[in-house]
Amino acid sequence: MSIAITSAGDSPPEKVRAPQIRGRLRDEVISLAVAAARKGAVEGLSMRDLSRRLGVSPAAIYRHFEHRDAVLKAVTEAGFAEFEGLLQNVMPFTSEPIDASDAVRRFEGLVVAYVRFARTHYGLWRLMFGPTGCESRFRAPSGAPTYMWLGKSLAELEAFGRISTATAADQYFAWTAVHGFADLHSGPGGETPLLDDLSRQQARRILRALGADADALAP
Amino acid sequence: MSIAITSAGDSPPEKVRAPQIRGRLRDEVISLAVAAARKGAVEGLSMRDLSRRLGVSPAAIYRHFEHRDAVLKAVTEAGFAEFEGLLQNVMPFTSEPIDASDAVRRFEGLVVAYVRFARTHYGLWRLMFGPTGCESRFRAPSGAPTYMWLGKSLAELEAFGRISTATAADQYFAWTAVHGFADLHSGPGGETPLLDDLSRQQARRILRALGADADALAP
DNA sequence: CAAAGGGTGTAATCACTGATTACATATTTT
DNA sequence: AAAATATGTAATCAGTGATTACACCCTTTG
Repeated sequence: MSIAITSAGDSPPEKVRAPQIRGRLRDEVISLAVAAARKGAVEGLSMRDLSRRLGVSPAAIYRHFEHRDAVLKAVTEAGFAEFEGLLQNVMPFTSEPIDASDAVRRFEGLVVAYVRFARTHYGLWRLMFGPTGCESRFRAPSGAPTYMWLGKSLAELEAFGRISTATAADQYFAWTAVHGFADLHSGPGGETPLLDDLSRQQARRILRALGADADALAP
Repeated sequence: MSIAITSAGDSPPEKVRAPQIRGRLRDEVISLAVAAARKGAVEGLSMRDLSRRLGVSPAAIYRHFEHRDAVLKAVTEAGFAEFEGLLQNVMPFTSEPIDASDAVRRFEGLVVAYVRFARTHYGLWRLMFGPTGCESRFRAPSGAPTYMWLGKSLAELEAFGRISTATAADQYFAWTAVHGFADLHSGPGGETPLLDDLSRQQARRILRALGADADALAP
């Protein structure tokens, strides 16, 4: 039982830390929080846990975020960025569909990506689209991104004559059907095998609701 | 600065309490928790707050519930009971639709009730249908109730020839469209005026997706 | 009727959380 | 080099879920 008295030349706790860099800790917090949110429970994401994992005092994080909600807000934004990247991947701005069935595949791809994201990044997902609780405060303004992509895809399909209508109301309807399907299959509970196939079926069913010929949709 | 010493004949704290009755506190907890969940934030529902409002020690509640999740589970069950009551009200088991347009109205009524419930009882709603977080653990087995009602209504409509198909897959599709619409309009963020009208439009759009004649649906 | 026993509630406590304060250090700017 | 700012720490506060040892009340039983 000796109480250590750090004499002058002695090595104190010898705590080697990364040098102070503006925003370093901030970025680390966000990336760690996003990683946590991906795995689910956003509710259980604690400031103190973040600080511990980053080897930093709890108060340190408060130098970069006013409160916990501010962290969640940043996480939400990162989530939207990632989500948009995924959709962009399915439907790049530059490329145009080469034919009608390609356009159908693009729509299916959007739906698959949407559902996959909801399923595998549930914490993020709910933070992005959930309207209340911890989540409400960060709701995206009108959930624009996805809506836009779906709308663009439907416009393509209409141009190719694959569906007969693609008004704003139709686009919104498509969104509700995709969103509802995603929500009902999201989270740890929805481990359905062949989920991608089900997503594609949902996509085709939506197109049929917008006037697509059933036969023309069969692969 | 006097330290009160309760002498024998003195009146101690004189704490009048309701008599001990089996399950009394349990019921009070549930009804209070349900009332709180109705207003939104289930995440912020704390055991200690409940105990305070009920004028009881924090530990008392633990005589009736193993942990907080057990309270939420009871709340979820109460939510389903209430929800089923609402749907039953729209579409009573006993009564049959008198004609086709009555059947359409019943379907619209179901959708309106579903969306209203999601919007005005968001905490409960998310507890019932939310797949994760605090919520996942109480997910209804396959979300049966609503699904059943929607299916029954669609079967009626098919019998009247108002829609051309009402397979299990069609019923599920209808559910996703209702659920997605409800979720996107739920919570404090979705204070759209005329939400009931929008819900009815969504209902008609779903019927059209199942082969209903557009003209026949117009009132 | 009295004793036993279990259902019900309490006080005290633990480990944890979000948040704030006063203070110390590092980095940048003047 | 000095001043100003950014970053991090220790200590602390109030609040939380949960557990424990204890006291009481009500019901059932002998």
